[in-house]
Amino acid sequence: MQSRTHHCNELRLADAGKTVTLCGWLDNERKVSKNLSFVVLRDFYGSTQFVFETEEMIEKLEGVNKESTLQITGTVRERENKNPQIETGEIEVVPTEVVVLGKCIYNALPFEIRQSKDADENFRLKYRYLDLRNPAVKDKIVLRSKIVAELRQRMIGQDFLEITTPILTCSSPEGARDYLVPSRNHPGKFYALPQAPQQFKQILMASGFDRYFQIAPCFRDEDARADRSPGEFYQLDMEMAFASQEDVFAIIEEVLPPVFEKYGVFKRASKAPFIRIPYLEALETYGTDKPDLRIDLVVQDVTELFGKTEFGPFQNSTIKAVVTDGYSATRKEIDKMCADVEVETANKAFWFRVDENGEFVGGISKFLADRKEEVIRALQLKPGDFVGVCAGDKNSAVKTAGVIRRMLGMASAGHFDKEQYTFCWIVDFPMYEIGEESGKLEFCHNPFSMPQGGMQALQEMEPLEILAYQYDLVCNGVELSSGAVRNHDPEIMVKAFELVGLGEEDVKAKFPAMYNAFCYGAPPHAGIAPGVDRMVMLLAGEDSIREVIPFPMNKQAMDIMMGAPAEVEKKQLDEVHISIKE
RNA sequence: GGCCCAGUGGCUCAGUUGGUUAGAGCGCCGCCCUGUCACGGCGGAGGUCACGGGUUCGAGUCCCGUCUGGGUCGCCA
Repeated sequence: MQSRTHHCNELRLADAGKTVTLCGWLDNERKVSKNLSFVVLRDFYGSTQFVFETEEMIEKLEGVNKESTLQITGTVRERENKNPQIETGEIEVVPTEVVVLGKCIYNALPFEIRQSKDADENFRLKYRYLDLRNPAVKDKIVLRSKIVAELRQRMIGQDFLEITTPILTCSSPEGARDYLVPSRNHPGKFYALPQAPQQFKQILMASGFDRYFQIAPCFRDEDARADRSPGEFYQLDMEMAFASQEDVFAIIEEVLPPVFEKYGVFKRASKAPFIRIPYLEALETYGTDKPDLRIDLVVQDVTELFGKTEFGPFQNSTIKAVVTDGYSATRKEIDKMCADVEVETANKAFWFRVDENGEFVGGISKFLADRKEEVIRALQLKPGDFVGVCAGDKNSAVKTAGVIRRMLGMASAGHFDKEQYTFCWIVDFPMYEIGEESGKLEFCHNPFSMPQGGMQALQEMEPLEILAYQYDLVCNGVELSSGAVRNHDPEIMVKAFELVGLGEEDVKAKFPAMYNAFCYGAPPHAGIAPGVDRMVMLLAGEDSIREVIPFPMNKQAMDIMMGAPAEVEKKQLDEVHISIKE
């Protein structure tokens, strides 16, 4: 094959007269007559039109299916009818020679390349290589590459070293289900794929590395969601020695906003410092620990006031209200909103409205009629206001209110400033909680975090009151990351474990390498690991994480293009000492 | 595992309170067309309406079950 002289988005008017050779996929052929046909060749960069002007040349494409790869040599000339829609629209190429490089042997594709995003997702995943030929699909992967490259460059610019950590490691006792890999040389023993490089990066700190980062693959055998890929995903994993919470915040506030403004669909991002919201305040004010701050509505507690009414669902419940104006929904739209809330939270949403005369109308208004003035005072209501209400046990009421806040905010005029990236830090997570199943004291997030107040807090405070140096990074209602100042002190670590009924032996058993490393003098350190896939998704303006992953798996964690997971030969199983249960 | 939604030519969809031979657009095949660019015109092929059972004179449509897919809850230190 002869080399191409140009790619398909390169030729301009100035190239007229040149003899060129282009390669690409046969995108489309428009036959206008026996001796006039327009042929579009498409490659990674764009597309170029060829005009076939003789029967003899047109015959060369006889029987050549769309999507075959071609090499066409010809002469560039100015077009009679220019097309301003495409970058090569001022010129066309008159071919002298056509070579078929790779035949597409099918004359019908599973879907139209240009409309692949509309096709059934199974087809898209099975024929991902065709799906990726669609410029609109491909561009998301290009975007991902650019974002990752820039994140890497900016981290290096902050003196971070990129260091790879093992993919074959040990199962970790906490957290998600592991992916296991049987060992050939050690019958009955297993490697595990890392859920995160957590322990390795902390050991790097104990080894004396000062600033570590990695675009790290992470593996968790948990079920998928629209924003959560099953199996594997990537994190911008980082850790800093002799660092506090503020040091980590400063790096992230420096690194992320410029990348978001440069590559995001919205060109505006929060400036440093990001707003910090204590965990409990976030639940109280926004009904969630990942608030979308583009919405300016807040949740109010009305347990005391509404609890005195006759309305059944309010009895012995926590009751929350969200007030908005500018929500001019019809009855049907309100019902739809309430139904959507119920689908998402498994809890009912109620409502009432204040009409232009200041009277309560609709929904649960009749239950509030006898204490109208009190309600108006408490919620500072004015004519035209709409109030969404929910009730339940504390967790459920808070969570439902959060969903109501989001839905009302998005639908209310003037309360949703959409086209921006609003970051916030959720800080001061509790160190411990009472486990729902066990009823006992458990670690709230992870046992690696440093309790605020250190040893003294563990010894003297009520465990449920102890806060951790544990934080989340949230953007537009999406949790991008958790992070923490780590517990680097073996004595505090043992004490922290004692509170949940475990001892030194348990710490050593669960995290032997890290614990031992910390016994040889460890630096205080802190870190974070924002999810790369989620960031790209936010920047690309996509609702499905599969749009920003080159070869995504489906919800059942299957790669239907490759056929994974798949059975293996008996010999392979024997080698790793595995037998399959019938 | 629970709940919600969907499944109709190769693809995307429409299909009325259950009623004649299940339609459209795109794609494919054939013919026509000298400036198209989502080219256009005419013609054609292509469907056990996901599967199984039920109600009914009659089911794409209603009911039950199964399967497949998506969303969500559980789960995700």
